[in-house]
Parts: sequence; C-alpha cells; structure tokens
Amino acid sequence: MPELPEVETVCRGLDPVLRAQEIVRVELRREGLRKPFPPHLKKTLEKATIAHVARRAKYILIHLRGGQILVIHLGMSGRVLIESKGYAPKTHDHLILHLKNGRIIVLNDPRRFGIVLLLDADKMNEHPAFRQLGPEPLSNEFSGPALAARLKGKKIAIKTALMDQRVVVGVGNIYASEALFLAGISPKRPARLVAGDRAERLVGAICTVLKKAIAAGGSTLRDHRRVDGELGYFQHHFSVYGRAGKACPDCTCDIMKTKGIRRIVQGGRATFYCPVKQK
DNA sequence: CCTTGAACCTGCGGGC
DNA sequence: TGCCCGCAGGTTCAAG
Repeated sequence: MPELPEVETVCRGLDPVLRAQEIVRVELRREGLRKPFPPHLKKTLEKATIAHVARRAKYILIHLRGGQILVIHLGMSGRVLIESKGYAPKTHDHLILHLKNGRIIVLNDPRRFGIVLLLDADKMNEHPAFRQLGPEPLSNEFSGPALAARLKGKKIAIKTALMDQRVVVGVGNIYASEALFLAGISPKRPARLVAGDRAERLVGAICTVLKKAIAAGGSTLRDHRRVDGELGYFQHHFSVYGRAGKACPDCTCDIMKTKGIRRIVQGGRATFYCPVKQK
C-alpha cells in the first residue's frame, strides 16, 4: 500500500490516540510476516507505555517510554486500524495491541510483505533497514543540489532512481510517476542527467505532490485506510498514474496522435507518463 | 560498486 | 460459474 503520504496519514492518526497510553495485552496471531517477529516482542510490549508516534521514510515509529521503538512497515498491503472493545479479529490480523483504555490497535497485512521491529531508539540508525536511508523529502536537507549529488554518475532511469530509498525516502511507484509528470521530466531520462535546474524542479515537484497527497489522507487503490477505516482520496487527483490511454491533463495535443498517457515497465514496475510534456 | 531480476505473499478483476 | 493469467502501494537477496 504505502508510500510516504499513506504512512504519514497513519502516523498522524495514531499519535493522538496512542500517546501516553499503556499496553496491557498483546496478541501475536502468527510467527511473523516476511521475517519472524522479534523474540521478546510480546514480553516487551505488555506493560509498556507509548510515548508518541512518528515516521521515518515509510516506517511507523511507535516510541515507548524507556527508549525502545516499535517499528512497523506496511509493505504493500498493510493497514493499522484503531478498534474498540469487543473487536473480533479478522483474517490477516497479525498483531493486536490492547490498550488499558479499551482501545485496540490492529496490524492487518494480507500479503505479509510488512515488517515489525523492536529497536533501541539510540541505535535505530545502525539497523540495516535505516542505515542507508536518504533524506526526508519534506525536510530542509532535501534540495536540488542534494538530489543531484545522489544521482551523480547513475546510469539508471530517473524513475527507478527516485524509488531507491538511498536517493530520497518515501517516494514509491505512484508518487515517482506523479512527481516526474509535474516536473516535466521523462521517467526514462538517465538519472545522472537530472541536475541543476531539472533537479530543482524535481525536488519542488516531489514536495508538492507529497504534501497534496498527505492533505488528502493518501491514495487508496485497494488497501490503504486511515486508522479510522476511512479512505484516502488523492487517487482522484492522479495526473498520470493508472491513466494509460487517457488524455494528458496538461497538454492540448491531439490524443489521437499522441495516444495520451503511456504505460511502460521499468525495473518490473509500471510507469505512467506523457511523452509530449515530459522530456 | 552498480544494475537487474527474482522472490516473498494474497486477492482481485478480466478474458475465455 | 469456474479457471487461469496478470497485476498490485515494497524491500531484499543473488547473480551478472
């Protein structure tokens, strides 16, 4: 499911509900997801109190009092939902946290590509999942020159590079296509040729599209839900993603000649773009 | 080091 | 209706 806007939406929904709440019971309904759950997960979480919830890249960080972090990645199909007393577990509910106040936090993930970690806060960045992460796109460290520096010498297509979490975090298959459209850059352009003004434009486009998507509660194609079960609605504002054969929203060119938005495959993933507007 | 492709899973929609 | 195929928001690992 989730790219940065979806994960951010989930975190913003969780924080006010989980803040300062005590976990009284933990249900592990299977051994793990792609990897086994951490060995002392249940023992550590039961009786723990949550400090606050934050996000890094596409990871949900549930900070516990005492300096540990429950880290959750939603993979392709994960959801975190807030339920209340009397909730009956559903298929693919893998981890359930019961809070002292009666609230119930459910991690549901049909495809089980997600991950659950338990890390010491001060050592989080040493973990393999975090060690190589690039800058947060909505932070000050993400700029045209910073992006260009990370793309330098790369022969791979810019679309593929944008999805590399070492280049910039949080951008996935939807928002890579959308940001490149907004910046007027072809997804096939070699990454090393995105520099200077092009890199500036791309940084601006990434920030713009991510902020708008967050404001819309993310994009719901299938699985993404807000923590209260409501849908995101940014999917109604896509310019190119999933719109192969439709007219480009920006150009007035004749769709009969241009065939409109194109769908190609890069690195095994679908890419959508307008060959007229994006060079 | 870089790049590519497969693997990990389940579910859904389309075509026959 | 049923079956098979392709496709889906991500990451990781092996191989070239």
